[in-house]
Amino acid sequence: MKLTVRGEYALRALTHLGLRHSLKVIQISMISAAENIPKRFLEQILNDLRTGGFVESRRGVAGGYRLAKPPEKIVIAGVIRHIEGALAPIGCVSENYYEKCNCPDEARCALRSIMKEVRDSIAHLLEKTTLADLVARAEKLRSIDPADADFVI
Amino acid sequence: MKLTVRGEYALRALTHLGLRHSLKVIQISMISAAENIPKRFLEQILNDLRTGGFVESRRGVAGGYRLAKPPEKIVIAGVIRHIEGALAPIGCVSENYYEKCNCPDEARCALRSIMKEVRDSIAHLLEKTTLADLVARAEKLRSIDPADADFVI
DNA sequence: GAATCCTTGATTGAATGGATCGAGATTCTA
DNA sequence: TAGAATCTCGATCCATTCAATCAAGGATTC
Repeated sequence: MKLTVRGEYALRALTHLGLRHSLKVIQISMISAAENIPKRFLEQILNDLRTGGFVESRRGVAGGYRLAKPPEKIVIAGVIRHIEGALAPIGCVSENYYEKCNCPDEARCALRSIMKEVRDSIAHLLEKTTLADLVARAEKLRSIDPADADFVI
Repeated sequence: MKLTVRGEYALRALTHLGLRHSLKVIQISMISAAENIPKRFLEQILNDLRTGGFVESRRGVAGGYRLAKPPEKIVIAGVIRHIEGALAPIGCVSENYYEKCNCPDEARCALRSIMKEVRDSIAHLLEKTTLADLVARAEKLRSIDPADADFVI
């Protein structure tokens, strides 16, 4: 699994929406500015998240985006799968995006058996983590650790 | 972490050498044929593994490659880091290949804190796995599971 | 000294990733 | 009902990475 910038933006945008979860929608430009994400690119990503059923949108004046379901129901593994593809480090051990590899005998490939373990450990972690967890962490991190804040006079 | 074909080939080649670990060297063309890896490409990769200190080579008529140290001393995490780069799914949580990301405040990034866990779980697994383990699995897989073998008359 | 094989670097072609653009559809508001 | 704000959709662009190949050249052994 490799998280590209695209996936990073998607999760940051979702966290942003999660922190402000309500009936009201939030505009792309708000998220773009707050999260430091190129607007045009974020458009693409949010639209993609909509297709995946993670957010819903409202057009026109006062339009924008909001979560399509409560944060507890949005599983991080699902988001990454939708945006990036396989969680597995290599196609031949992916459950959802399997791809044949060119080793002589897949059933007896030692590398495959190791990579399967890596996949399972990644999947296990991301399968049990929801957007609610991400939001909770964000809220926790927001308050503490003032020592690390930059000192600006 | 994403394992490209290059990394896959590297590990398969190492396993091949590990299964035949001795003082004798093995030629590229042998490995290439047995493992179904383009010869020219494998040359590049083996050379890279040599630079990394994983294998050593012998030139000339009876030349070839062999492991530079016993299989127990070759850690999979190290091989992947040398061939592919970071184990972490995103640069900002990598220990060995750190890269700053563009989120507003890295120290308080919730996504980062999740991805750190993913990184640690991957690293833990691959850090404790050596080529000896890979070889052992390969030997085990070689004998069992005859039901899965293709029936050739 | 010739065959064999490693060594090095350049190059190619395809795929992917990040990002931007323009035109269209929808909704609110004046 | 005009027009402004906002999402929607598809096309395009550029840079980078990946997989693979090629061409000389250098080293070593028989």
